[in-house]
Amino acid sequence: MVEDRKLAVLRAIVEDYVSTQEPVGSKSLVDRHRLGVSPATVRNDMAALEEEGFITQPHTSAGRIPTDKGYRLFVDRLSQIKPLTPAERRAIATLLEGAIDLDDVVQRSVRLLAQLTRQVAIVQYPVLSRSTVRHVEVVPLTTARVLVVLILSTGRVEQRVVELPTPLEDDRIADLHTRLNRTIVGERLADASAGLVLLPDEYDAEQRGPVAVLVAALIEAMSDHRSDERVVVGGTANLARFGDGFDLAIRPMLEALEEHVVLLKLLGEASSPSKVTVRIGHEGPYQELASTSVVSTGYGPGDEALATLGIVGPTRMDYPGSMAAVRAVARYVSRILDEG
Amino acid sequence: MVEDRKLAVLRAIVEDYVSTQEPVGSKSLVDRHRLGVSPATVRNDMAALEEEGFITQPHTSAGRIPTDKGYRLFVDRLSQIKPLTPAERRAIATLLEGAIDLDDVVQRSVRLLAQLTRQVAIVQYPVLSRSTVRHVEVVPLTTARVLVVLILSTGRVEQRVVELPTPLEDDRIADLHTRLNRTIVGERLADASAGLVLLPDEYDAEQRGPVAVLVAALIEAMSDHRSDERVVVGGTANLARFGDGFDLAIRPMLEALEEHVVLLKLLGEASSPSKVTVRIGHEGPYQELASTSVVSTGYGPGDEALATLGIVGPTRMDYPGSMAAVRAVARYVSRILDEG
DNA sequence: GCTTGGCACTCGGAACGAACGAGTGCCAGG
DNA sequence: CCTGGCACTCGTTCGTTCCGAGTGCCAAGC
Repeated sequence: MVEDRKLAVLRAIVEDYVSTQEPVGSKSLVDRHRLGVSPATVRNDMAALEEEGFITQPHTSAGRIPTDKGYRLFVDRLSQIKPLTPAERRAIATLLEGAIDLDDVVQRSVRLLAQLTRQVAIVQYPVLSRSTVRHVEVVPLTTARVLVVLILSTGRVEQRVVELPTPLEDDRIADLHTRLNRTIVGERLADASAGLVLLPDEYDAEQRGPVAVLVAALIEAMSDHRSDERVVVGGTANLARFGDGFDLAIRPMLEALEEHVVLLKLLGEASSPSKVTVRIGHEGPYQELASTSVVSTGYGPGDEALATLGIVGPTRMDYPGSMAAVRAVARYVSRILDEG
Repeated sequence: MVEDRKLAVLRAIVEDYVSTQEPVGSKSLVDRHRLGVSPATVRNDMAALEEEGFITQPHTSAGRIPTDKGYRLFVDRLSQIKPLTPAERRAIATLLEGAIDLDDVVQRSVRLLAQLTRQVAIVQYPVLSRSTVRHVEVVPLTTARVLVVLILSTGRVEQRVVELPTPLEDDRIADLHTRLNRTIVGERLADASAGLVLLPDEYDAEQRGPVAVLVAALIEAMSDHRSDERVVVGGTANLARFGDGFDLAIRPMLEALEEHVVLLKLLGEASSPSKVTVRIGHEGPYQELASTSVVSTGYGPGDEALATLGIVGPTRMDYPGSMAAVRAVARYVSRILDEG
């Protein structure tokens, strides 16, 4: 009973602080929320909450603000993911369905997320190594030069021009083409290489050279983790909205946004699209970003988490709203990838 | 004689203000520069310079700061482009030569520029419509589905999967392939379409349908101006370095950096790589960015300006240094594109 | 045993004013 | 035309005061 009210007080504090950005006192709390008790009672509860480490005072005789631990409790037990308005849902659907290719999907998602949450949004490109091969094409350009094109399940296309040590005849290429496709279509990239390396052995000595070169190029293209690290950032202008203390954190934030590796670490492991991960303040991997939180989730076709997207903002953010937006966008993107 | 000294004073003011970020007074001026005259004399010159609108006082009894007009004079007549150190040249050369493809070149350039100038760097992707066609490839995927690959002089590769209304036989495709290449290889994209539209007419009625579809896809790919607007931004963290008044300008800056269209307008028309353009404060197209300057230049293979790159920073920037960096990077990038 | 009104206390922030000093403009003499 | 001198301006800094939001605690009440 009493315990319940204490939690209600914590919830009220978080909500008020997030919306006003100012330490909240006992009086204004009872004014704004129908707690049914007097300020004095609330004060007692606040003292207890402070004792337990959920809230803190910036200085004596100021209101209370939530600690990271307080936010954690709020996110885990006190809040429900705020459903989006139908208008928002429609906006997401129409915007994302208008996308014309993978790049465009990613681009639009990032904008969308930034707009919905008014925070900085981050979207990672689908991870190469987890996607599967849809098709391989081998195109002779000249006698000693072929173009290898790799089409992946996510719609990504990788191509390489390969210089052959000795020419391959056209019918050999056609043969190679079918064998390649037989070997790796449908395979995950991570697994496909294993089958490929054996392929040159199926050819006689004369042709083994060029085939090996070609296979090597293909393996190289598949293991090109450079593009695995691609992330797109949007809504940086939202950083400027934080007039007060947070602008001290703006610099490390901007620095982080330049380093894709850092961002990927921030986003963390891709989780299932329906489970939204929240990392609050010091829980994250970077000291400098102790006053920022990350709300993220995985996405990908068929509920398989190929990559991660999310938002980054001050610990004092609207968690229920952000979580809703992140989850909704992730679901829609996943659906789009399903269809494409 | 006197006129010369006045200019020397202006130069000194600009240099000091840029390095200290504080209004500069007559006393400190004579201390730091060997002007050979007394503070009182300098004061007279300063009064004259203020009269002419080159400098101004933030308030009575503060030092002077340059106006946009003052910077303009400085850039046009009082400064020489500061040569880079050999170490810097080497750094540029080795970094850019390590690039593996067009994306990488652009990526690295932007980093380089940001690092050298400690400002926000912007690099536009080579404009599609001005580059030429290097090769076209047509690859049958299934009987009614072909992949069209377009390789451009800048190293960019565009591909489209086309669904044909009726199948094309393999020898027809081979024929189409040679005709396509004969028609447009070496042409500028902007001119290539003209020849292409006539191509379907060379075929008999039966095959005209699929050929027309394919040609249409090709033309669409060539006129895909979406990617013309691609720009890459780097060094945003440098924005955080401006502690004082400039942080009022940080918000419009961040907003501008999100809008590629705005950035392209900021960069302006691509000029020859050897001619660096400087746009100071209010000279630019955006009211909100009245306290920022842009230093930019064109780049591209063979001194043909395919796109623009440059830096954006506060009007109080190190112009000679920035101009040197921008010019040097543009030249190296141009050279790389020449070779690739 | 919880809740409540009352009350003394704390302390950050705003408001005010004085002292300071960098920098100026002007003038008379070299 | 340059220079030293001098009175003047005005933004900045620093100390002081004052105010009020907010607290903790206590004794009384339900």
